[in-house]
Amino acid sequence: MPELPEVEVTRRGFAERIAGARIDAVRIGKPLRWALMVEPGALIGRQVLAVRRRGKYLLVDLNRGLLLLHLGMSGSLRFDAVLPSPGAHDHFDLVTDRGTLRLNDPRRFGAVVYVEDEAAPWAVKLLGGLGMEPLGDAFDLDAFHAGLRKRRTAVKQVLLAGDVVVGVGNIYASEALFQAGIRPTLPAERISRPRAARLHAAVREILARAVEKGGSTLRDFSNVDGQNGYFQLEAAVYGRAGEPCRVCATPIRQLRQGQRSTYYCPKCQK
DNA sequence: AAAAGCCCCTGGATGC
DNA sequence: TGCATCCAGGGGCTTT
Repeated sequence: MPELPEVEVTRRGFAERIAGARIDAVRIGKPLRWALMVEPGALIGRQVLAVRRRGKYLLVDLNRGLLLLHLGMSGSLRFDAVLPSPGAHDHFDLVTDRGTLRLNDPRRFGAVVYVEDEAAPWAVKLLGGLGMEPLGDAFDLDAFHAGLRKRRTAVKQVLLAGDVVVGVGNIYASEALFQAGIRPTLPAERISRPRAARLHAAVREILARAVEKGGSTLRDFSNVDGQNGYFQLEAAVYGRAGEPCRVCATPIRQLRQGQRSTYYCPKCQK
C-alpha cells in the first residue's frame, strides 16, 4: 500500500498530537516482519519527541532511542484517545497519555523496530541505502540524472529500487512516467538530460499532489483518523488497463516488471 | 556491482 | 456454496 504520500499523510495526522506524550504501555500482537528488538516494558515512561519520515519509514523519536516504523504492503496507523479493543490484524499499540498509536497490518509485511540511534546496525541496514528525498530541496537534478545513467535496467525498476530516489512505489512510478512521457521499459541509462528533468519534475509533482489528496486508498489504506485518500480517482494509468488514455484515448497497456504490474500509454510514452 | 527472483502473509476477486 | 488460482501501495535476501 503505502508509498511516500500515504506515509506522509499518516505522519502529518499524528506527529503534532503525539509530540510530548509519555508512553504508558506497549502491546504486541502477532509477529511482524522483524521483532521490536527491545523489551516492550523498557519503553514505558519514555517520551515521544517528534515523528519524522525517511522514504517510506516513519521515525518516532523518543527521549531515548527511536522507533523505525514501516507499513509494508497493507499497514495503516490509527491514533486516537480511545480505540476499540484490538482486532485480529492490530499488531502493535503504543499507548500514551495523549492517545494510542495502533498499527493494523493484515499481511504483516510491516514492522516496528527499536534502535538506540540512527547509527545502530538495524537503522543502518534499513535506512542506510536510501536515496534522495523527492520532496524538498535535497532532490538534486544532477544527482538524479547521474543515478539514472549508471543503470542499465528499466527506468521503472530504478524508480522502485529506492536507492536513487525514495518513496516512489508501484502506483506513483507508473503515474510519474506517464506524466513525463517516458516508457517504463526504457533502460535508465538512455534517458537524456531533458527527459530526466521532466521525470524529476513529474516525481515531485505526482507525489505532492497525492499528499494533497490524502494518498491513494485501494484496499487497506486510511489515515490515522480512518479517512480514505482520493488520489486513486485521478490516476492516469495505474489500474486502468484497457481503458482509454485520458490524453489520447489509446487503450492503456499493462505489463509485468519484476513481479509487479506496470501501466502505460503506448502512444503518450516513448 | 548490478540485476533478477524469491519470499514473507492475508484476503478479495474471479473462475470452474 | 465450495475450492483453486491469481493478484495486491514493499523490500530485504539470495542467487545469477
